[in-house]
Amino acid sequence: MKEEIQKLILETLKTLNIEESNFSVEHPEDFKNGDYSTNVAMVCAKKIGKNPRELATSIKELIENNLPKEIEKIEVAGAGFINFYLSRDYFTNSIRDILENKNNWGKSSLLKGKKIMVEYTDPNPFKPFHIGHLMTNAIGESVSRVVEFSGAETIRANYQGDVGPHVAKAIYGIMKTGMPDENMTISEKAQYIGRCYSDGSNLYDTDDQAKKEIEIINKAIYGRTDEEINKVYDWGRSITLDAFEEIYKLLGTKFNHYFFESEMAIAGEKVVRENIGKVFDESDPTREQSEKGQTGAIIFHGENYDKKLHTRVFINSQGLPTYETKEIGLTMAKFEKENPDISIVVTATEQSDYMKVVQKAISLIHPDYEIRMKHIAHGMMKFASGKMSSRKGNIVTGESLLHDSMDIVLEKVKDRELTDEEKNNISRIVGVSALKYSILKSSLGSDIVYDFEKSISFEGDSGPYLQYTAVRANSIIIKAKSFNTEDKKEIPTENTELEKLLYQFPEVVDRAYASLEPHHIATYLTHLASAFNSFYGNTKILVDENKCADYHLKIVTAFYQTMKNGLWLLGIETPEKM
RNA sequence: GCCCUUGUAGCUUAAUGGAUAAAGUACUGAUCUUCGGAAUCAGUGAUGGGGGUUCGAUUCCCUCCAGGGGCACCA
Repeated sequence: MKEEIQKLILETLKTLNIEESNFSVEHPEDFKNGDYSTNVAMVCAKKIGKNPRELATSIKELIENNLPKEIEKIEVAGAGFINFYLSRDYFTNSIRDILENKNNWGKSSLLKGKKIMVEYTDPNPFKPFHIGHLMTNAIGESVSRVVEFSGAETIRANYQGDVGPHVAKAIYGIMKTGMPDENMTISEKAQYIGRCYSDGSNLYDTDDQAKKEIEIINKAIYGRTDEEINKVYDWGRSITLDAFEEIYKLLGTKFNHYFFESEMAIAGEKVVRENIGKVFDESDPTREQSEKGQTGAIIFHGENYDKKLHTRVFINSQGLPTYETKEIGLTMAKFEKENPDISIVVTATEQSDYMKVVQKAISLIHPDYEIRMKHIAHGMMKFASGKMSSRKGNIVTGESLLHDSMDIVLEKVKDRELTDEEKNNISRIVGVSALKYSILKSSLGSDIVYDFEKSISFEGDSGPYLQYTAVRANSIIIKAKSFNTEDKKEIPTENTELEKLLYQFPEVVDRAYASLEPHHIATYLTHLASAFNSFYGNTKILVDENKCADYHLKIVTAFYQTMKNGLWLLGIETPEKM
């Protein structure tokens, strides 16, 4: 429709001898200004020395006669906008479209034939699944779904640090306090390992003896030289990874690829060493390093290519690869394994500058990768009140936050007439939704403030509000099965706000992809839910007096379908009841 | 010091250079014996300061102020 209007205007400009294509056709924010609006008159007015409103009026008169049948009327308004109003038939047809397309409503073929890899979550074995991982997961999953909905083959990847000092600290802690009770759940065992990590980490900073032992353990892990350590390592790695899987299951994520830091170092180091003198440089050792017999580090001078970049170390003076080098190994592995058209990485903003430097270095080695690597950075979740403890009094982790949210829902439904299984299912679906929505409703980049006192929102601008609205619509649909609409098939003459929003869904999905910002979908769905609730409050659908019951029911069904598809894009399930 | 990023109602957030800056929450007051009140309707209330570009700036540019992050051998 938008293209048709643009074409129409371009033709009209031609007859007026105006050369200009830099105008826009958009949906006005307020529906009283039409369904589409163009600023063409304001853009061109100065060029031809005319008043914008006068020009708008002449353009209007010229196109009025060959309007497509979907447009009912056009008007000149404001400073010189030309507003287009869609016809009744257009809305009736768009509702029919939605009902025909069902779960495919909103999908596009924009990325057909493309392969897109999204790396996100990236928790570290032996450490807790913390709040940052929850955020990255919610955003990454939603981005993956938007990409998938836009027609791309989507590959979900997770990169996990299974070697390094943090592992040695955890193992030191475990060996000191002993193995946990066999009967503990996986999650409890993982939490125990998290506490051991914390203990080991504290001792590393305060106790020289512990520090030495941890360094020995660290070497033993890399070389797999100590059988006892290997045993603890294999056990702990497997327990924490299993615990992560339980969380992914709750959150609704299924990864296609798991990359591990332990596997990336060798490939990365090879690439770095091959490019010394070309991309990387060897720095002069400091006097202290020389005295220890060490050479200089292998570094990359980012600022030589872009003054906004900086220098980073890829191989340290002890000859060990750093995280940067592993990132190169990881990127190579991604392109060699799957060769994606676009490789997206989701992390917190603190990695932004680091990522730019590493991606520049990779681009110098593989120029064809440069435009295919994208980094999405999000802010941190902060706490409004200083308290950083969960409901059970422990340190807040992503996992505890998730369970707290689910517990709140369980309390809300505890007196309902539902089976325990239903209650548990609802608490999971709604609890996850509350948390995910509070992450996904804001644009990326800025920090999210989470008010622990008020807890997560369940009303108004929230995930549960959207789900509740969908459930209400679903109740009507269920009730309608035993309601005869045979003699109630009139089509209303008025166009509802709900209909005006519904047909825009595919455009919202496109915008979310173009900007890689899932919050556009969240904002749209809240707007849509609010329009539905108004409609619901003003319209009694399944009553004998309503001669439009049949069509109203179609609107409700179309709304339900759109909400369901939209929530799916946010990684949120739509419950049957709640 | 340099680089990145963020400043919008009391609070949490929207707004592809466009029309009266949009919601939620809180507060005030209404609706409702309903197809599910986790709802609806009405009211109060905001673009950090100062310049500039533009017919038009929350949006782009400059500057100042304030927060957050990052700047060599951690990940």
